[in-house]
Amino acid sequence: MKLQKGTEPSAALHGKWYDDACGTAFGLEVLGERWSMLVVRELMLGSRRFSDLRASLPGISAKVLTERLEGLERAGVLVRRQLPPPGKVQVYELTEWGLLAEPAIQELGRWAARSPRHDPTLPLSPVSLMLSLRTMVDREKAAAVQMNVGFEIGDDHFLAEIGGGNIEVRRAPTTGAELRFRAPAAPLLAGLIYGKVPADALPWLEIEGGEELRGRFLDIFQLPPKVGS
Amino acid sequence: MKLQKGTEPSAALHGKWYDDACGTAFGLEVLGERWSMLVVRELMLGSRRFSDLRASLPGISAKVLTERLEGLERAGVLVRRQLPPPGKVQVYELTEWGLLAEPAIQELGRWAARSPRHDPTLPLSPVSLMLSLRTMVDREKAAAVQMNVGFEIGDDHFLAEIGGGNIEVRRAPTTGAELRFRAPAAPLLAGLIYGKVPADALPWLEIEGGEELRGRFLDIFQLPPKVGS
DNA sequence: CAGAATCCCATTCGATACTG
DNA sequence: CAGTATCGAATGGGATTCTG
Repeated sequence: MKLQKGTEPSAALHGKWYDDACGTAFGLEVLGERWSMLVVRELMLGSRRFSDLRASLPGISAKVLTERLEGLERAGVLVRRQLPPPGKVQVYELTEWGLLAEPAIQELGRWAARSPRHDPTLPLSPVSLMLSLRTMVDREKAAAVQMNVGFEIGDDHFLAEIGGGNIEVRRAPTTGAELRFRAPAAPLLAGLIYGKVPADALPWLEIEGGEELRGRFLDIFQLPPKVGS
Repeated sequence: MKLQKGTEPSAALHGKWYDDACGTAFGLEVLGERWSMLVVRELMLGSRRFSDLRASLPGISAKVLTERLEGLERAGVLVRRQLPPPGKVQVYELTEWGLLAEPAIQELGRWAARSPRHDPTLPLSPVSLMLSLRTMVDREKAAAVQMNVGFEIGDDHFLAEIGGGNIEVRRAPTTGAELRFRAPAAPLLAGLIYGKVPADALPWLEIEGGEELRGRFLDIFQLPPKVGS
């Protein structure tokens, strides 16, 4: 550990990228480095291990992930926690403030999805898809719906509770859900929900629950309209 | 102009930073490079020239600004326009889609402003301050207010129309405003509005309009509560 | 598996100088 | 004014290796 100044990665506490009182500029100091916002996205539905994050972020290297986690911890967005024994593994978890970033992340996604250039067929992480439900739900239509829906995507299990025009999603066993989807990977499900690919064209997808229920569920989601041009 | 591959700035149409169908990831491909989102912020209240942008973004270099403008144009966020003679200067202007980014930029700012580490005393551009009015307005309180407020910050003139719980801001002469603020720079006004610095402690600030009117105006803005920790 | 430490090249940045 | 051109310095990030 040398003591030269300037040795530290600016990722550290950058704080001096922009010299600007604007909240957006400060937000960018915290979440504006490459990958940072996507790391936060992956933590949005609960704590994750280093290797979980790596697996969900195709292309990120161990070095960069380490640096981003350090930066985000220093900024107060997440904390590193040692799970109690047995297990005793280390996980990363959003702070209260970190959790509050969801609307900002959502708005950016909603805006970007309106571009004709957005390619929804790329790979997609399970968390990404689950969060998108909250972004893309049509709250008017959802107001008339009340149901619990389970999702088993690979080894990740989520429960979505729809009611009162709102939708909550959390990691939980899918037992007790009236409708349950099981798929090996998220893009498959995305095809069903957003691509409106018929279920029988997706052989690797298992669905438990009535046809009518499924229809009512699928009906409340839609991508935002593409902008002109 | 050599024809080597890889010579092009990845800023170009990067499109391959993240390989991720998530809308947020695509949003980051477009606005996630350093400075990009702040350039868009500066254009949010109308077209600006190259030198205007440089002046509003302390620290950006001509090179980087050129690169960002190219990237944003290619992505469809802004267009370059030749103003009709006389004048015949070149300006940059958001597209319909670019204009729609306001909520995303706002949400990031609103979130960041909740950090105890946010320093609101740094420099601030006029546009930044004007946009913050839309972000920080308390719509409940504003519902009872109906007025036009003018701002003259250096050479930038804005008119804010408050009514129906909403606030619109645009570049316009301040004639006809019931209340008018004039200041050499934005931070001064920010101190008055958000810092609740008393007006008589700000000698470089001119205010035209009744004391009571001014009080009702200032009352509808406040920074979001800081988060615990 | 969860990182820390090294190595090293490609990219990016900012400053300065230059141009139509 | 609106950029280009160039250059040295800083940074970024992939690959690899090492450790507990």
